[in-house]
Amino acid sequence: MKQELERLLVAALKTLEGSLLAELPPAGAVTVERTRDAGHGEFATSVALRLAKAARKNPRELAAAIVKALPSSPLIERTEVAGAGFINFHLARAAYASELAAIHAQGDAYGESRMGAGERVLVEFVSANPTGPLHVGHGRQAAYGATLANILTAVGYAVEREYYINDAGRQMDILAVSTWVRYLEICGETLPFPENGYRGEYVRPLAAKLRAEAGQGLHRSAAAVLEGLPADAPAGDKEAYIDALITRCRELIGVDGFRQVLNLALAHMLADLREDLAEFGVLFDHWTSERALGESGAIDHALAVLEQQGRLERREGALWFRATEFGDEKDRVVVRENGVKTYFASDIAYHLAKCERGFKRLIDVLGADHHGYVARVRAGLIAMGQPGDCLEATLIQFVSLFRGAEKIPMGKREAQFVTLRQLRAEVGNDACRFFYLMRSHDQPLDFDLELAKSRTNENPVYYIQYAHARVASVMKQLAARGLHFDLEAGLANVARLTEAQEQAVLSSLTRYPEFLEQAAVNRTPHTLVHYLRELANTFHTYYNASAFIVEDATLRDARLALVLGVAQVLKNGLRLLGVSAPTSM
RNA sequence: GUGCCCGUAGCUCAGGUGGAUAGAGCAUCGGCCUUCUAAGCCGAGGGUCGCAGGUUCGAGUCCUGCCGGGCACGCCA
Repeated sequence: MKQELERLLVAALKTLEGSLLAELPPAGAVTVERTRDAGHGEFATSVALRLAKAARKNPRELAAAIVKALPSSPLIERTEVAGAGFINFHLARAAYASELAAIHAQGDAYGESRMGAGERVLVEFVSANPTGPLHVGHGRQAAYGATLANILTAVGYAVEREYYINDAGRQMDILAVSTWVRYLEICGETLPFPENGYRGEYVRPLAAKLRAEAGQGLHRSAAAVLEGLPADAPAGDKEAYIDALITRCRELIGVDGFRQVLNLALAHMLADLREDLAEFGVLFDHWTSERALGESGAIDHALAVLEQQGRLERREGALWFRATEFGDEKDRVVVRENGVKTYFASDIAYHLAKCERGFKRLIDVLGADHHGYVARVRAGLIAMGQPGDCLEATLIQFVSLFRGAEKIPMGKREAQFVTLRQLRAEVGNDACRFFYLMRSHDQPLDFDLELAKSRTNENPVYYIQYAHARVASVMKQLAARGLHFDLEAGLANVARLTEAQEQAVLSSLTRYPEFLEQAAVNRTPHTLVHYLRELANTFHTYYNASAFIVEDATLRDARLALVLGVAQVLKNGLRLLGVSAPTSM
């Protein structure tokens, strides 16, 4: 609808070219907007105000000329000049009739578009270290990333979802050694647990699996393990201690033994993450391993590209990337003095690989604390000859949990944090996804468990679902009364929907494609949430104002066609959010 | 200190790439269930859009400076 009006407007402006207008405004500048006030029609444009100066014309006069030049269209009932020079469009009832017919014809596909033109987009999200369970912050990133990917898919992008597994590096070694120490405990040894180890209960089952798999094969005495190790915190340095412990572990059980422990721990953690996310309705097309990336030579490849571009230099024994030449605030080390490649090196290699896999747009969904990293990676991409603007980072602000007014403290490394799994178990997946998506992602989120759980009208989750269920209930009632719904007759009689509430519902319904597109362009799933709430609101108001199942068969069919259209759009929107659309509540 | 995000009703937040009289939920107050689900609807009150300038026909929205809050600034990952 909106696009059609914009097309008409451009046509009108074209006829004025050379007379009133020196030249046509650029393609994207001729826009039509929804009005706020129903008295101003459904759509309005301010082009006349914008073009008045260049045309050296009074805005109202220019607007009048544009209106006069406007081709006629079955969509438009009336066009008027208003205010300082706005052009208001009042839609013909037929415009709504055809849009409602489109909703019924397209069904689950209604609202989809080809805006993205099949462009390949990679959305990387969550990518939490596989060293512990997902917490509530990851949950927000999961809900956001999954929904954004759904929305982009709906508007015609070829989207793939990816989880980057940080399975190389020291954190994994720490997970492995933590597992081994718990394993030794199972074997009957008594030794202190490292301060900097992973102290969570989830490590114990990993150790039990290790015991089942390896038997006593990796069992070494506590004395052998601890002999000559530096002091752990608080007396000593916990970092130095755990590094020494890792080294000792490798000495005692061998590189192969250590790898066995690490691989077992990693495999089980990943299986757990995958299950957790899948239960949450969050699925990935790719799980890309940092370790595999290194083994494939991708990091060396990226460094070779940088070297070839002359962007590397050796300084104080380390290899540096001159990132400042590409907008980063400081140069970055890619290979440390000890010869080990940095995390940054594998990161730019990973992003280069994404580009080389053929993705035109890379969307990284990151925790807000990662914002410093974006300029760095972008600098790397540009230096390696990739378009820097292909990388787009969406930063997700933090989540604070509340139980009513009481804030739940969230220890970071301590075992006391609330996991995503616990949260889902307590409030349910629907409320969880909805609450995560309710607020703008760049706004910190206060997540109230009590509110999310409550089955009262204070809880916004049910409001939308209830509207959907109510429609289903009406159809059940129809059947119970032995009546039948005739869609064709309903669509043929949309003109009979003259009540103010019916007009409001029709108007709200037809906005769905516009909101979907807006949510996609701006990467803002929450605007879709707000739209669905508004649609539900117009529906509930209508429900309270009129009976749908009336004697007059054609009016009844028209009304039912309308409310079934509402149910369809609610269902489509909720599906994108990952929230169910129940038929009874 | 430097960089990023933010500041809108008592509370929690929207505000469509600069448009017409700034909106919603909760909370408060007052109404609506013998009639398709009251997890609903209708109405009322509630605002110096942090402050001060600037850009223009027009600013909550864009620019600058201040005030206040959150986060980040490793040869960690």
